[in-house]
Amino acid sequence: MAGQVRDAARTRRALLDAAARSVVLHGAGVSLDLVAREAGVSKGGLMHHFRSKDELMAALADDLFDQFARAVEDRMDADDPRPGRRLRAYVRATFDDLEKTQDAVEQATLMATLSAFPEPARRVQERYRRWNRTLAEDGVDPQRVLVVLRACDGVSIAPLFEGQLGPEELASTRTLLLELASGTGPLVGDT
Amino acid sequence: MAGQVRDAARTRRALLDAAARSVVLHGAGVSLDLVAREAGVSKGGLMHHFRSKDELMAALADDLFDQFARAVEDRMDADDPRPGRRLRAYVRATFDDLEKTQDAVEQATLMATLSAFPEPARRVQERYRRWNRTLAEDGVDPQRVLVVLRACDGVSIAPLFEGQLGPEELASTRTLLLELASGTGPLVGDT
DNA sequence: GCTAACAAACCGTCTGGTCGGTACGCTTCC
DNA sequence: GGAAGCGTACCGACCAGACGGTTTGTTAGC
Repeated sequence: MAGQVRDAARTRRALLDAAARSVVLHGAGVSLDLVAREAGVSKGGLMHHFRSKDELMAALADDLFDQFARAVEDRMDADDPRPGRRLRAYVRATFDDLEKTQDAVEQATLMATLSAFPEPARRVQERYRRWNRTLAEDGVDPQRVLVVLRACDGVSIAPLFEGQLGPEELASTRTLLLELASGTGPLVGDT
Repeated sequence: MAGQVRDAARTRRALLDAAARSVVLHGAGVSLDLVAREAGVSKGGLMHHFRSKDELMAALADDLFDQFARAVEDRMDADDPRPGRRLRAYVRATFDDLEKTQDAVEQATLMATLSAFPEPARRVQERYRRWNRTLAEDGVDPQRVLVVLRACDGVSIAPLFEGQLGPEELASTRTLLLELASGTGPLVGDT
């Protein structure tokens, strides 16, 4: 039922969750002690799982990316014959994430704060580049891909810079981006 | 020539510049001592100009925004009769900024890191919202405005997440966004 | 000479990281 | 099946250093 008293995997998960919450609340200034307490673990326990603060943050970054990658994969529509399926899945994942979270500011703050640490920043960059490469081979005009990706980036961090976005704004931008991600030719633009 | 030995304005400028450089290098963990040394001033001197770290960071945020606002104003084309002049100026300012800086990652890192401090984050949000309101009254279809703005946001922080963007990628996205910012009707999208 | 602009030493607090120790849980062997 | 043995998970006290901020002192400029 409640599981064992000792459960490394569970503890690790609790630590990562606690770290995420604490970072959101206290920015880069989070203390390991706080994270440990928040997870119901002693600081020694934390240090057992993550040998340094940098390592904890890196693990947190990896964790977030894994979740997002899975979200994209889940949103791939196998019945959709048109090219750009992965790009559209990416758009959906981005927006679903924002709509789901009560406070989208959290995610944005997290990513931004993590980027303030050397090792996590490196990993985020590496992962991001991989995404770009994958999405470029999706059969859509590269220019389109880039604009859509940039807009997704923008939508993701916008909460950080200007607070939570309105639902109607989110919805309208989402539709528009999905349309942009559906055409294959170059974008000429005008009405 | 070199000015006086004591020059408050000049010292303040030096401190802000040093703060910017140091924050980029050391993230939120910058020490006041380091910033002071980097500016060729003692810590006491720094504290004379900024009463706390938070205040220093807030001033830095304000400074960055002032610069950007001026850049946008400078790029307003008075001869352009079409609506959306300010939005296009915004796009130009965004891209010029990125192309000018040898290392665009700096700007992005700066903004992100600053957002990790409470007071600076507040100011950034306030300023950003003002921009949004101003740009919404520019005669362009609101949906267009939003996508363009989000894409600009994305282009700005992209360096943080995936490293410096290629010049041809920047150029092509720039053109595309300017086109998007030139139409007035709703965006239908397909080719 | 008086005030603003700095310098330099100082202090209490906090933080990341270490370390010796403890107790749980699984395996092994009888 | 249970006692022994053992590795891993975890605890909690501790430390050295750093950091933000204060205070006191000094000098330049009007």
